[in-house]
Amino acid sequence: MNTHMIHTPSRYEQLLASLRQSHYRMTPQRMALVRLIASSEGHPSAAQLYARIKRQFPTMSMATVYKTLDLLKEWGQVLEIDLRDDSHYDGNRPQPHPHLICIKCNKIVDGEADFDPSVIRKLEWASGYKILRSQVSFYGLCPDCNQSSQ
Amino acid sequence: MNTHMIHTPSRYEQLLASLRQSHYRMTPQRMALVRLIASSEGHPSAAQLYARIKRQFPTMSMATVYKTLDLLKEWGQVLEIDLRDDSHYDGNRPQPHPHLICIKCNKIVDGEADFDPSVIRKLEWASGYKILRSQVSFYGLCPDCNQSSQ
DNA sequence: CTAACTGCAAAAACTTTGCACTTTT
DNA sequence: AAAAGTGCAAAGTTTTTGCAGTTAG
Repeated sequence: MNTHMIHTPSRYEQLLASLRQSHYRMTPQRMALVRLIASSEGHPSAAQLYARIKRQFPTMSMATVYKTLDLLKEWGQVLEIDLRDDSHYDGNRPQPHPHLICIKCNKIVDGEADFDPSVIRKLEWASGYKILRSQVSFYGLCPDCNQSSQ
Repeated sequence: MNTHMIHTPSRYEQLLASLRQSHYRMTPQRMALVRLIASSEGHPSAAQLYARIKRQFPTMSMATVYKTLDLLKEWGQVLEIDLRDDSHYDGNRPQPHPHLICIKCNKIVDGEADFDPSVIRKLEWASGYKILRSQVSFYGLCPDCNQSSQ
């Protein structure tokens, strides 16, 4: 690639770079998880990620899935959508943004608007907290479940 | 009280009224929990509520605490602050508002600003979801822990 | 009197942890 | 070679559920 070209790194490359810069070792399992979560349209759960990776790496374990997700969360590259006992993960948009979660069928979609960063700065100022991570979740009924409940 | 006076109901009275209107039965255990969560300055956990109520009602059980909190959540009178395996509850401000949570010492404080209701309406419009409940949490370091980590 | 509620005890299940082995750097 | 990572298996916990007995309305 010549130096005149601007290369916009894919989300996959961004995530790999983040791990490398943090001096984590690049194992095949990690790369597989990173590739998967970077390309996932939806919001996979740990179990779903595990199931898909296991096809390529039959020895893959849930422990490794959780440990890798922890790393990525730590570095702000993955948002956890905490569903109490079945968390899902968003590896596409690490910036804080809302999620809408159906309390009936558990469908999760991204909220359109990004969260105004000035809100976070104001909260930090007012509270004295140093904010590192956020979770903005709205629980309700998705269009399908809302309709069928009426 | 004469009819010329305007009585602003206490939070305790509000919560009782909400249960009554929903035709729930007023048991001593419920009233104790409601009194406690209405007067709590902080954001008690289920276990903390249980421990304090048990003084008055030695037979009080965690099951009843959880069941009563579920009712109040259901009716939008209590916000749950989901800490994975140790949820805390806010019974003072049922309107959606942010919470700041220290990842080191678990201290929880209320965010100053109430959440702009128009944001919720916009999200509903854009997504088609019917939003019933919200959880807006910011994780980070409280002033004390932030200082001691430097 | 009946429907609702309490609370004990057991279940449920995700996530975390310890540790020996393997792999990356 | 050393430090870091993997993965099995076991543990750790909160929260949920079933049900028999009790109570509010």
